[in-house]
Amino acid sequence: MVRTSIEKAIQAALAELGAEDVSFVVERPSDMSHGDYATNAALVAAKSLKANPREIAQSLTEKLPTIEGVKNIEVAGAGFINFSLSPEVLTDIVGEATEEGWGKNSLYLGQHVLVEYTDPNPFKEFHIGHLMSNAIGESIARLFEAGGADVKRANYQGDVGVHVAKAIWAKRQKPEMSWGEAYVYGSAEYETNKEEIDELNKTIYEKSDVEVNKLYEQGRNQSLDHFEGIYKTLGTKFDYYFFESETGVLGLDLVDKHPEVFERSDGATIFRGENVGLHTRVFINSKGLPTYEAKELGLVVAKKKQGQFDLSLTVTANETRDFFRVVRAAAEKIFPDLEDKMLTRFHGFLKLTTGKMSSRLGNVITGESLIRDLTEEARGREDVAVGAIKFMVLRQNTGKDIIFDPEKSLSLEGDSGPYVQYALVRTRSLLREAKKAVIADRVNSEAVRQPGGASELTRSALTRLLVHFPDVVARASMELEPHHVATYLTELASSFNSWYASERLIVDGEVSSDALALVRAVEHTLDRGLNILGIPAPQEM
RNA sequence: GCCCUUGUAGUUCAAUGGAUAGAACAGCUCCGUCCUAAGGAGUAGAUGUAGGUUCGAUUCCUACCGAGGGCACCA
Repeated sequence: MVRTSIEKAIQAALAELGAEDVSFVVERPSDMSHGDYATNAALVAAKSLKANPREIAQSLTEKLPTIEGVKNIEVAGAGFINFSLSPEVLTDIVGEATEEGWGKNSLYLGQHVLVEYTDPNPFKEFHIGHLMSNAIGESIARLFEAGGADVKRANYQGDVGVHVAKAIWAKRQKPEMSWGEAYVYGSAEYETNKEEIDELNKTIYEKSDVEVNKLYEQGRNQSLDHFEGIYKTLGTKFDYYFFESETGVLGLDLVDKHPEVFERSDGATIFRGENVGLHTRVFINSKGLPTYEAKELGLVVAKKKQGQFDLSLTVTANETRDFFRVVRAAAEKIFPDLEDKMLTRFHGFLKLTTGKMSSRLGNVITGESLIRDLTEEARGREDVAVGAIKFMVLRQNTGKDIIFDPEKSLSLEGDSGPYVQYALVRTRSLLREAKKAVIADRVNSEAVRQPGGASELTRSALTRLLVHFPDVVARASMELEPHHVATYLTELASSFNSWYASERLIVDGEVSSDALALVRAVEHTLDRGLNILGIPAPQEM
């Protein structure tokens, strides 16, 4: 890679100047007119050498050897050094872009990574928060894979608790209801039927009633089957499923075995978080039952049972931030080897802007109803609807709330999933057409080119943008931030559309080989990028 | 009260301490249908406030103001 050789050359030149320890970057310049790569090495070095940045940049440039593939080196601005690539290298990179390893890196090479996300609860509805968790988790899993990791996908589901009792109670009253509806009804009735439902909850725990057991099994299986359908729509395939019924037992046992970590207080077993700058949380309540905290601890055990991992990441909602800090502090006391191996990524709320979609099913918008409604809006195209939702979630920093405008999400104008999908579809259509055409070294398409060299300009801009895809993926992998890829794809799609509009590629049954190569490269890159985001890459729209 | 997250054009989002803060939508001007116009070109518009660190701050630190969330037996 050219970038690596530029880095090495700078490193060597810095050493000559006696500044080998400075940390500099070689990155894509803010403006394309500044070249293909830029470095702040002189600016950083100037600090430790206590010298004028521009002068350092000048002498640094003079010390640089000729770097293969670099056509021009220039000092600019406050002391940036800009590098321009030669046309031959650009052509080579367009060729590389259609290869298998395009966009892959080795940040997590050989590591075993467990990614836990989605986490819906059987007997309850699959809501929008689960959609968020799924979109982010799936993409992060794929970013790990792009970095060479061996990834296992995990789903953690609450199959015990009051919510189950609410649903079963309601189902007994109104058997015609779906489980999702039953839960909603049971929740509404909980206040007035609290004793009865709590009693039922106990019965479920103890498995003492044959009829209730049957209903429980039936509901659990139905929910899980139903969720499987949604995962399929979303493009997720889990390797492991964990359940609270199992982690509760494990957690209880673990807390019992570690009196040095926990203490008794008011009949409960707690973790005194204040000792480590956090707050206290209850792990086993005064009735002797494991709380969510103990279950989370049990989940760690369950995960470890599945095999060794180098990293274990959980995708969950923002409001559990402090909760996770405490649980993690407790977990690290019990499992010191896990320090720095447990990661969390948080997501915000998804807020809908218009009332257009919210009229159905009362005020509750489930994840499924959102997909269904958008599919309808997208003329029955579920892949477009899923792409629209996921892109809206993944186009911004994780952890922030998302203002979801259904109309905008589906719009082909502006940064949206469908906009990127559409650009991809155009490249594919073009490639189909090109199959019927004769491939020529040079096509005389001057007649259709716009005056002022617009097509050459847009073509070169597109080519030079392509070069940075691997760097973008690498950064996204490192930061575990899918939005870097999403932003790039919007840019690439836009750049491709500009070129497409400025130049006719197939003229009189002829297409030039270099134009065709560029289309292939764009097609492959858009496909790879969407894939990393976990967004469907359609053949036609 | 304490803790966490957050504040960028009218709106929705970008910007690993670096160059003229980058897009999209809405606004205003254009391009009309031949490879998917479900598109393209142009134009105008922003860092909450006050300090500090730095050659350089949207980014780091402090205070204030605004928004969201969390703080004992729910998940």
